[in-house]
Amino acid sequence: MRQPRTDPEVRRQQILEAATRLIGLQGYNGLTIHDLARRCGLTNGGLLYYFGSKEQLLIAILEQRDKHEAAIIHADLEKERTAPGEGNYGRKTVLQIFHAVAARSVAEPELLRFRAVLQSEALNPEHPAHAFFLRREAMVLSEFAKALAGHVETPGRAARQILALIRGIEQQWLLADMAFDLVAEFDAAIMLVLPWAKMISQTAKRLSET
Amino acid sequence: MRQPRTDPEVRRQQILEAATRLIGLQGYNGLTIHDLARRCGLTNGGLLYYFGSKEQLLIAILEQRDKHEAAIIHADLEKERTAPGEGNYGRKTVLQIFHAVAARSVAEPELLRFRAVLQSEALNPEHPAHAFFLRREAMVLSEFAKALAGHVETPGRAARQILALIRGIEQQWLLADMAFDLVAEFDAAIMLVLPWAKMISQTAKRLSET
Amino acid sequence: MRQPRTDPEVRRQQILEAATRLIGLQGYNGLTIHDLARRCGLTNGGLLYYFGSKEQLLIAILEQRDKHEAAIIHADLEKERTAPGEGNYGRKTVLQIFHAVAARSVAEPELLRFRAVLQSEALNPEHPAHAFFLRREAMVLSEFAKALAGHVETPGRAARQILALIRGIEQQWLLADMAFDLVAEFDAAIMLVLPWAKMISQTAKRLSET
Amino acid sequence: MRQPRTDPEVRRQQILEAATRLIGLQGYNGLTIHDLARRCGLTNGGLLYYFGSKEQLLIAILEQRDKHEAAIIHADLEKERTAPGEGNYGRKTVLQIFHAVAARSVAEPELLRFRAVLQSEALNPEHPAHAFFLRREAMVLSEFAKALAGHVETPGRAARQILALIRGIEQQWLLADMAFDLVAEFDAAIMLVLPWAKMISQTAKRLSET
DNA sequence: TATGAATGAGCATTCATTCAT
DNA sequence: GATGAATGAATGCTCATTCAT
Repeated sequence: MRQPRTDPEVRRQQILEAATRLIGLQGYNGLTIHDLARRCGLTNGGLLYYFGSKEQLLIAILEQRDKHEAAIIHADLEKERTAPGEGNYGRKTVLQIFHAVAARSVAEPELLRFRAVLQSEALNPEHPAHAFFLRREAMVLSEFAKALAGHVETPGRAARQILALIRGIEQQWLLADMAFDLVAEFDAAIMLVLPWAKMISQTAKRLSET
Repeated sequence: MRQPRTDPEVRRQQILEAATRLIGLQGYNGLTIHDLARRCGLTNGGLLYYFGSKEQLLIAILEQRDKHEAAIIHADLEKERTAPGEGNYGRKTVLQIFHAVAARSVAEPELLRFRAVLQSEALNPEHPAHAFFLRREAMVLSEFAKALAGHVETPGRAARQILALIRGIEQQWLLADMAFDLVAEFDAAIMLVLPWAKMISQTAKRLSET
Repeated sequence: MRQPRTDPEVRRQQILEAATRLIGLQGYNGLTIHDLARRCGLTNGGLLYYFGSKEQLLIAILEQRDKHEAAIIHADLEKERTAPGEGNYGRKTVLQIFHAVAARSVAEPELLRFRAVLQSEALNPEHPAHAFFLRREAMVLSEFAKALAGHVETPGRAARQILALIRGIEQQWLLADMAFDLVAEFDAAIMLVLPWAKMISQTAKRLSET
Repeated sequence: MRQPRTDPEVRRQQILEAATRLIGLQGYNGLTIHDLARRCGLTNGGLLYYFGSKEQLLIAILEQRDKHEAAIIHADLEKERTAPGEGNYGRKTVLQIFHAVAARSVAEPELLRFRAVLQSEALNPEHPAHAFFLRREAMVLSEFAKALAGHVETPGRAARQILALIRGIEQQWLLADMAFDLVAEFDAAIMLVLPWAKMISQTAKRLSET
């Protein structure tokens, strides 16, 4: 009857992952503690022992993702700098960065779904994740613009366009139940904004065929 | 105390509009019959008299929008046909069609919000609007592709891209609380997909300046 | 299965009375909506339909009692004025006023219990009835002092003493499960504060014996 | 993280005192083990290790107070006997006894609060402290009556009156947030029941002024 | 056409208690 | 001695829905 005492940190992770998946399906408001607890093999109160409240659970998820993703994005950017001092990214690097975003969505569709569903729900200013997504959106746009500097005439607008393409295609992909090749569509789309991408990718293809 | 007996059809419309607005804020699951009824100046039971259930209310909204919008889009397309029999749309016409989509979003931000919020909520296959958005998405993509036929090499992919740009930029616009010029951003974005649009819009500008 | 539709105002009263009785037994915090509802023959939500929340229910009780009792006390005082202009109450009147307080407690022991239990619970500044009892206590002391003016040297202190005797004896009476004659004990006690009361009551007794 | 192993008996005392304070604020039902444990610097289960259950904790408090106070009261009475064999207390002694009761309330307002709050809560026959207060009340009244024997005509009634005055004034004092001089008010009140007290206290004053 | 009383299921949260460690 | 994970029951409250009026 009693739960066989899992390692608390493992259990925490398990809860966070299950919650992420469920929010991706039903949204935060559609998530019920009871349902989540049951799927984690414990009771109502047992789950709340870890997070105190439903809202704190959401915050824990967002914080974890924040850390993870901000780290990844920034690391990618820093790591790929062509030359210190120059302050600009090489064409190939920029391409890889955006490509990586789409690739990650395919690799972890549940995280994509989580973000997509929650972000729309959080359009409501009263939603507990509203502020988070405001901050996040600004950050992403600014990082994108920074990466595009030197490669396009209007980096801010281009950042917007690339983000729109990513999000828009992702949404179609989710609605279509992942029935098309997200990465291929996105790679094709990005060439609209970065025309020189075509040449690079063709070179890459030739190389990989050799 | 009793409601002063409004014309039932007018009242129905009033309810549908209020519901659309509220769903745009809190989603379908976040909407409560009680709240909606109060805002319409009647009671719980009074509102359900008109629609029977919450789900039927949603269906009524969707059906109404279906009729409206399908009509508008199709009419636009048909009306603007350059020549009967040719089966293709002129460049200017195609441009006007897409431009009109963005313009309508700006003119009626509440409808935009309704669609954006509900569509994400409806990613859940159990959501009562899920099937609706599946159908709708397919229809829009196919209409877009039809309009683009003859203007781009891969009309299907281009349709996807344009739709992604529209939805992506709209989403940014809603999150930014409508703080940038949606139509301008979209007009700039469309030129990525339809390069010749640049010339046309420049011509249009020159003409309007004369 | 459905409740046979009682007159709403009657039902409201029924709920208020049942709540008063239960609070007198278990206090406000010990009262559960569920229990109260069951005793009134309806469900959880059905009861809250009338009062919105547990706290509003309490406020409704207090307000009702406020109106009732303030009216009674003030009316008693005004009605018994010996002569307009003089501004003082006669000895017999004063005695009747205090006697009436004790008599009411005996006549309605549930209201007494309600007050006694709730007032102690409300010593906690966070209790929803805390402010009410602060106000009420000040009011009672001031009305008592007003009535005593001209009859004792220090009306303020005498008011405190009489109130203390009332409350103290009431408390003993409740704890002893009403096993002694509250009015007799109180009438005896009041003569401590108002020595001339003895003569008056003896006169009254002689008269009633005739 | 683990508690630095305090002397168990000291810890027990610390818990009892904290519990007394909290019950004085929120009552027994309002007390939560978790809150109490936190304030004592240990956890939920850690606290229950000492007392087994919430109710046993309450019983432990009551027993301790029983021992303490019964001892104090009885000791006072015995100690002050004017002459062995006579069986009566001197006037000054009787006065000192009652005065001491009020003085102790002022010196330890948290104990006063504890008693006041708990006693009202315990009017409920189902309350775990109900029997305790029944016993205690009878004991106090009987001790008071014993002390008053020979000084008043009806010692039982006088005991009731004095107890009522003490409790009533204490209650006012607590509600007024201790904003008046409890001992002064009580000393004044006691002279109502024991008129000769006036002379004695005046003598005492004259003596202390010399 | 509507009102409004009432239901029943469900929700997040609290809490005393248990027990393996 | 004490922690901390977990339970199970309860609590106030919400909400879509029903139905007599």
